[in-house]
Amino acid sequence: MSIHSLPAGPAIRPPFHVPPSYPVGGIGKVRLISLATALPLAERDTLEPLSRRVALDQKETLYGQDEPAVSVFNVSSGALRLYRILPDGRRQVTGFAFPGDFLGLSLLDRFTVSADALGPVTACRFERLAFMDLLRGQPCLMMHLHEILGHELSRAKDMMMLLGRRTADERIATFLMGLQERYVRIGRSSVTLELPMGRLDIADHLGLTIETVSRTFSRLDRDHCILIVPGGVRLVDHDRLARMSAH
Amino acid sequence: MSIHSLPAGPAIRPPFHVPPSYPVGGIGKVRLISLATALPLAERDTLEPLSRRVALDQKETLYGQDEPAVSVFNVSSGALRLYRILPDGRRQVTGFAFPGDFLGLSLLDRFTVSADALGPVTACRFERLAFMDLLRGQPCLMMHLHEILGHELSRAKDMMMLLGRRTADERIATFLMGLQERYVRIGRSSVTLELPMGRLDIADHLGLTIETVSRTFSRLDRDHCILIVPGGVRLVDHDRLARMSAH
DNA sequence: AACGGACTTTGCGCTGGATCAAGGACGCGA
DNA sequence: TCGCGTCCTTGATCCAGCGCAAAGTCCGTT
Repeated sequence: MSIHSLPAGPAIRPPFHVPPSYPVGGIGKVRLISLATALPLAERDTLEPLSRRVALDQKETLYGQDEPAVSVFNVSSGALRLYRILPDGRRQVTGFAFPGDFLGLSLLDRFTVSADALGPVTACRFERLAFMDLLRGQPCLMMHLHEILGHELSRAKDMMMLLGRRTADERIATFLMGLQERYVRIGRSSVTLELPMGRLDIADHLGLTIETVSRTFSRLDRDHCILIVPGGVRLVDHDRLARMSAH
Repeated sequence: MSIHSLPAGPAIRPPFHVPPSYPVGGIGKVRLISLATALPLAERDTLEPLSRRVALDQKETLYGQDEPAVSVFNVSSGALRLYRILPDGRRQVTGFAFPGDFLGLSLLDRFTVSADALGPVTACRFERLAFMDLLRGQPCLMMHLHEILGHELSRAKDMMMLLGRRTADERIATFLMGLQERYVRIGRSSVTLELPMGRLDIADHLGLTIETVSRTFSRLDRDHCILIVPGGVRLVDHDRLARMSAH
């Protein structure tokens, strides 16, 4: 099992760090909560006054696992990796967050994963307790968030199937197709997928080693299934990928 | 990857089957919703009038994946396995359900897994839409269920780490420790763990083959770490198991 | 344009767990 | 008590993916 899983990266869990933020007033009518289509506009308007903006540079940590969850976040731009680490350094990247995604939505009093920026990131921050108070008076919004959490759980089960039962090829194909689908959903439809995460992040997400990920990418490229381009991949044989990832 | 994953078992997803149920009135003060400690008594009283009782025999299906989720359930007695199956028969058991557990709590309009009985099972059934209506007027109860869902998601992430990064030994040890902890929580504390599921279920849960599960059990037994007994295992060297499963 | 550092790719040998193949244990119905 | 079906165990062999080592690529910096 990979011990080389840890990029020199940021210190793990600066124990109580809350990222810098400033009130959001006066930014005019820029929409900060960008949940793609998942939250109706009216509900975003309810939430927005409560939010403060956060900005992170690459590799900065938004929060660490087991830290008290003082905040809930909604990603505005950029991408983050969400992960857990075992004492011996083995890492599982449980997912990646993109614009529109909520972080800390389970509203538990501690974060269950760490989150750090893959590149420059901006997000909306909500004081968790205030957020919960608001929800108590907004059953409909609460229901929406519950539904989002339900979908997240369903995707977690997809991951279990993937990690427990699928081959390396299938994992990579599933990963690429899933990422494309997500990009479509947030309006970044394109044949060429940007991959803001590195090979090691993908490996730790899919339960593989960096070498296996790299080899599989290379082979898919050789087979004209994908085309590796700087910073991402172009999905060439979409059908074959879909067949490989079929569930 | 194991193709022998499917016990002769029940037909997969009888497409629209709702298990037999009958009104619950007149059972006196037997408590049907048995969420261990997770739900306060007052809230159970709110829910109970809405429920009907369901009984299943071994191998009967409570619901199938992708079936419209007309109901939500709370397990009263017995145990179920929750799983997904790929077209080629590979199976991932996403979890097991025990007394007190809610099923279908994400309230999505379709079930995301199949659920069938490992032995005789009884459960409370709620009409999902009525259940949701009730919740809209009970923000506090809604919050509780959201929290439960959050914990479920957290355990799903534990599973990702386990499936993606841990060895066979660690998986088995983690499984046994986790099961014991759950038994403690529902008041079935005991050194001897009953295992209502078969080796194949455990294998499909942990992303292993039945042979590896069997061999690992045998070795742990030989090493006096556990003692295999009919229908379960006795945890002999609790500390070593805990060390193996350490996170 | 030369250097250094981080990341990625590739070759090669190895191994943990899968696969294949026999038996063994147990319960149940005739 | 026997026979049968289901589940579990054990041995022998195999192989997908791992671990190690060495280049190769791409930047940003000087």
